[in-house]
Amino acid sequence: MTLTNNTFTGEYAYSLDSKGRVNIPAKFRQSLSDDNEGTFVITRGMDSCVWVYPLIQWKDIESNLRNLSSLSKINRTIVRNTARYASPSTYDKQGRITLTPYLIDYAGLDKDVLIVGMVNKIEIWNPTRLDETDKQNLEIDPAAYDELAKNIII
Amino acid sequence: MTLTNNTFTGEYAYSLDSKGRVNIPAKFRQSLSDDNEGTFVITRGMDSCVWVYPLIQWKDIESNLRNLSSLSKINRTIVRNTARYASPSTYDKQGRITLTPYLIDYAGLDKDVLIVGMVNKIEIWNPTRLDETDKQNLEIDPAAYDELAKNIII
DNA sequence: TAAGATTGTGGGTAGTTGTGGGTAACTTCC
DNA sequence: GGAAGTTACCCACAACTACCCACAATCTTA
Repeated sequence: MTLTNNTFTGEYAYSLDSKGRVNIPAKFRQSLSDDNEGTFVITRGMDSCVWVYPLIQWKDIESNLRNLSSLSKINRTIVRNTARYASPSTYDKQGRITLTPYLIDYAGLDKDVLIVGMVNKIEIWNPTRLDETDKQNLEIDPAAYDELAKNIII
Repeated sequence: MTLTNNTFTGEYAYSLDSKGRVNIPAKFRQSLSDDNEGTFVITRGMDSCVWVYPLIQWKDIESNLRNLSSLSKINRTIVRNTARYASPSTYDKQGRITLTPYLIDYAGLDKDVLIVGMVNKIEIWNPTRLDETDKQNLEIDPAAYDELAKNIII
């Protein structure tokens, strides 16, 4: 059973092989709608991890970027920082995508990786780093939680 | 797998040879639609880099520029700076374009260059200069950045 | 519980890609 | 008109990538 199309939840422990390939959990692949053409766009996450978007999700971002005029410096910076680390990757017959060496380095990925469903995207973590990040986040100001709580029902 | 036609993302470390040639990443060439006739227009970027447009994208820009009235000084400056340094370049059998000595000098290009996908165009950088530019951009007013980011859901 | 299907992981290979250099055609300048 | 410099086109090779196959572990189903 899969949830809504292009929605990802759950956590999986997989491994990154010597060629920089990681498996996309079968459940995630199944929930991908056909118009994604079996393709994800991988990019740099805001935390120390890799973000993986279904193709159509990325196309939205892309069309937003396309409308930003390069006459403005801020626009150039945003476009550059977003597009620079992004690259499309179609999964192979075994269901794996290939990560770029830069992203592997950025996220500090080793053999063991953790794949986390983030609803509209997927995160790939070095398990150790995710632990550390979790610990730091415990210190988040409770007021910030309260602020957010106004906008979202959990 | 390539994204939409004439869309460029990702970052590539290539080298500029003694004849002023740089490779256009294979992925970028593949995403070029046929009506570009394998041709790019290279020109001076607004940052310290070279801008490379697919031919048809450049034609759009050209027509935009055509509509700017020369009564305004800013318009004249923009048109002049954009048109002045632009020259078309068809890639050779190996997929390389030739940069003009002026542009190589302007962007401070050396042997190692960084090619950055900017969605609708390509940037060619001296890696050191891009680093410096990145650092400067950290000082951009965060409020302005956030304002822009609101419109792009990432 | 057993057989079959699916899933995750590893590795081999053929084709593609990036890079250097050679040569002929063309341009420029005396 | 001819020499010098420049440009465009071609070939060669090493490195890399995409694609394929194999197999073990897990899950499904009868």
